[in-house]
Amino acid sequence: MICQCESCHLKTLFYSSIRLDEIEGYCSSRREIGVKAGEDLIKQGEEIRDFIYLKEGLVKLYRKSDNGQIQIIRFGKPFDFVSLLSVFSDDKYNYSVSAIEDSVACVFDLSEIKQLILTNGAFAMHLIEIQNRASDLIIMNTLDLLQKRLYGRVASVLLYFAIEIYKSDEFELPISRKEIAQYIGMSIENVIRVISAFRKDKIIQVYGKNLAILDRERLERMRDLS
Amino acid sequence: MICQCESCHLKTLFYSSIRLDEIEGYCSSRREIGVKAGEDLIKQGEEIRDFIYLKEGLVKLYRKSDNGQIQIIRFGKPFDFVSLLSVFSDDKYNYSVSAIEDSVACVFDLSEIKQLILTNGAFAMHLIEIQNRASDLIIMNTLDLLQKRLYGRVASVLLYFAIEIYKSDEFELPISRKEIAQYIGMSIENVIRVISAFRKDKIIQVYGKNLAILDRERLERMRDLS
DNA sequence: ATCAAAAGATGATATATATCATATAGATAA
DNA sequence: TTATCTATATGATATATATCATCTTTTGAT
Repeated sequence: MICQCESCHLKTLFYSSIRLDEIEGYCSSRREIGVKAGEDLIKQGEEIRDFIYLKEGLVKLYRKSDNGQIQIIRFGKPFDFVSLLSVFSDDKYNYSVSAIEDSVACVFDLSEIKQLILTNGAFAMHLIEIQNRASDLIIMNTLDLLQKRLYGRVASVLLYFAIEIYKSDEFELPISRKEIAQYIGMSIENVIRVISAFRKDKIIQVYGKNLAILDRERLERMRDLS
Repeated sequence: MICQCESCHLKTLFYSSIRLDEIEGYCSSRREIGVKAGEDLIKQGEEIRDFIYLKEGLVKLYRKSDNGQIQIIRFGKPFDFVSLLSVFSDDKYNYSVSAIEDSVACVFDLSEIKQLILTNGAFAMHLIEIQNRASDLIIMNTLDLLQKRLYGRVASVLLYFAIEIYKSDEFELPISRKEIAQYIGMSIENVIRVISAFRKDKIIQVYGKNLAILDRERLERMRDLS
């Protein structure tokens, strides 16, 4: 029987560079893992054996720094590779991945992916491009945060969820103020304060977990200045 | 005539995965470019045609952010690929590279490297590993800076040059206070102040461009706390 | 050698951010 | 339900950082 991945978006990324007779083997190691919100998909320090791709849901990549602080590296949405960092350069994960929303991951044997790289140039090329784009995004994002101040950083995160994740100015904020703080490198109290200030200034509206961006332009100006 | 790259360290990275009959073509597009301190090797916005590797010297990768600020992304030392970021994912450089010290770069046609990826699995695998390691380093570094305060960030930079670049506690600091500021995302004045403070505390000694780390342990503690 | 520009240095002050304290609402477990 | 914990919220204060100003030193150009 031929592979069941017809509906999977991974197909558009990879299948174009894989010959039909390779698809069988390619799918053989593929399995799906469901993780509930709060559960870990990858634990820092674990040995890297898999190549993981997010099919559904939302996850966070984070690490525990030397002094014990939790730092969120980035968020992962469907079609993102959550195991791109370190996968090919290290033997142990130097970050953890946990589900923010209930999620489904596609898991492949890393050894199989490596075999594909060795034997299929087009696949390798494709993977390199995807990897590059992903790394560049993280780097540019983190650099952006580094030169912004508190207000710009918070605005940045809110706009990220509106634009990249939910593609709408109204959404349920999936992360806590604490997680925002861990992502942008500021204190929890100040994150809360800024969100309150945005609310009082009618830039956003908050009711429970729901968040609506009322004045997108002003929020973008807050993000872009300083 | 066979390739002249015997002495080049690139050999150890790449030649192991390249067959002898490929070396000829591999070398055909290779050329060396010398850049004097202060000169640009790559300009942000330029089209990406080359694959560049630093043979000698010291460079900085930097970008101009949306609001016009200059931000240093990382430094490049011999055997670093200075064109790893975006090379395979974009058509234009989104950063510049300029020489801090007089430098020599090895330049290859990107198209030729891409051809190698397509036809040589071992080479592709090797390149992916190198790329991953490089990206991970930048990401972890930038994340580290993001959660550190002024003193920790400055300590971090000084130790970086001591450990990674010069492998000695005494060296000529190759960059200005302004460049340190552009790298760590703090003001020039405060960078100067911190260096003065380190000097007054006998953690470092400064005479002209020369810098000596007198108390490595304390400097490392400064880096690691907060 | 001279001048101009940039880098380094430092003080005074304003602003931004963290920290500590406390309170309330919401979530979770017993 | 009650009790307990966590998240959100806000004020007061301490600390960290930026900004502005001024000065000296170094560097670079002519």
